[in-house]
Amino acid sequence: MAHSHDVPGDLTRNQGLVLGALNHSESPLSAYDILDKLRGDGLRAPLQIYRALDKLVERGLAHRLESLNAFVACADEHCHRKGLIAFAICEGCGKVDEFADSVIEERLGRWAGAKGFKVERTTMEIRGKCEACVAAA
Amino acid sequence: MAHSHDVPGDLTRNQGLVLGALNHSESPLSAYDILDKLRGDGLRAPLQIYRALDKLVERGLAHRLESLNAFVACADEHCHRKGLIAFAICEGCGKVDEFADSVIEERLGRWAGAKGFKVERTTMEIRGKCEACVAAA
DNA sequence: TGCCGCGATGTTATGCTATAACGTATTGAA
DNA sequence: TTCAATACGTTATAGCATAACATCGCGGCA
Repeated sequence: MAHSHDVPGDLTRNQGLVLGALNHSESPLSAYDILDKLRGDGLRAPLQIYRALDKLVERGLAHRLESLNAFVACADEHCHRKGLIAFAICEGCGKVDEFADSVIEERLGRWAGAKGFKVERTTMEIRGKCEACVAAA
Repeated sequence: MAHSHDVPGDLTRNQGLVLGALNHSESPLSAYDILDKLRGDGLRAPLQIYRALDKLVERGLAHRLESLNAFVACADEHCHRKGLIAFAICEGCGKVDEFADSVIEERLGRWAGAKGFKVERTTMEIRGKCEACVAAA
């Protein structure tokens, strides 16, 4: 059967390599981290990575974490997520948890509606420590 | 009377200059933008700006916008804001609106509590177009 | 007074993140 | 075939951030 690291078949070679690198990582990777992992596959320039990342993010297969300048694979295998996604980033182990909350989405929509603000994109990132790292401390 | 660009008296010279630059700007400034504005005051190195920004952000007098790698002065003159703050950033005119929503804060707290995640800092940034820029388009 | 510690400052050098500008290759539709 | 659109490869450069080290100024305190 398919496992969680399967990838859509219509990606280009570079996109597939980049998404693969993200899927095999426990924590977010910067574009340069990804580049270093893919030098053995012939990739040499940052732009090759950034271009692939642009497409992946555009399709929702990867996410950019603004507060880290880094990227993660989407946690939802089939990428059904459409709306606002929140990320909880552990400063201890670096792992990222991804979740959605319709109430928050509704509140933001309400605020935007009242202000006449047209929302195009929202980033929500929580920094802190995950349960395991709190326990370990 | 005091006006909205007053500044706490216990800031150092560099901190005061940096906060002043932010207060006089309509839109967010990068550290290098600020540096350029303050060369006339004798500031020369990025680190002088970053050090001042660190203190200002720590005290809540300025905010960092992660999705822009830029900074704004806190919109609340007396800096009473303690909790989560959300920012709406207009891609048209660059202006930033700052607001708080206790319901969102409560939802995030609930999620964190359920997961055992210890929140240290949250960033929430909405990108889009403000009412004026939507109308102008 | 003189010593000390601490925080702010100044300066140089460097590292990390991201894109501009150009040319080539591949693909797919008319 | 021809054209347009998209991906790819490469070099150079722009933009954001911090390391490391020296100095200065001010308050506490013996």
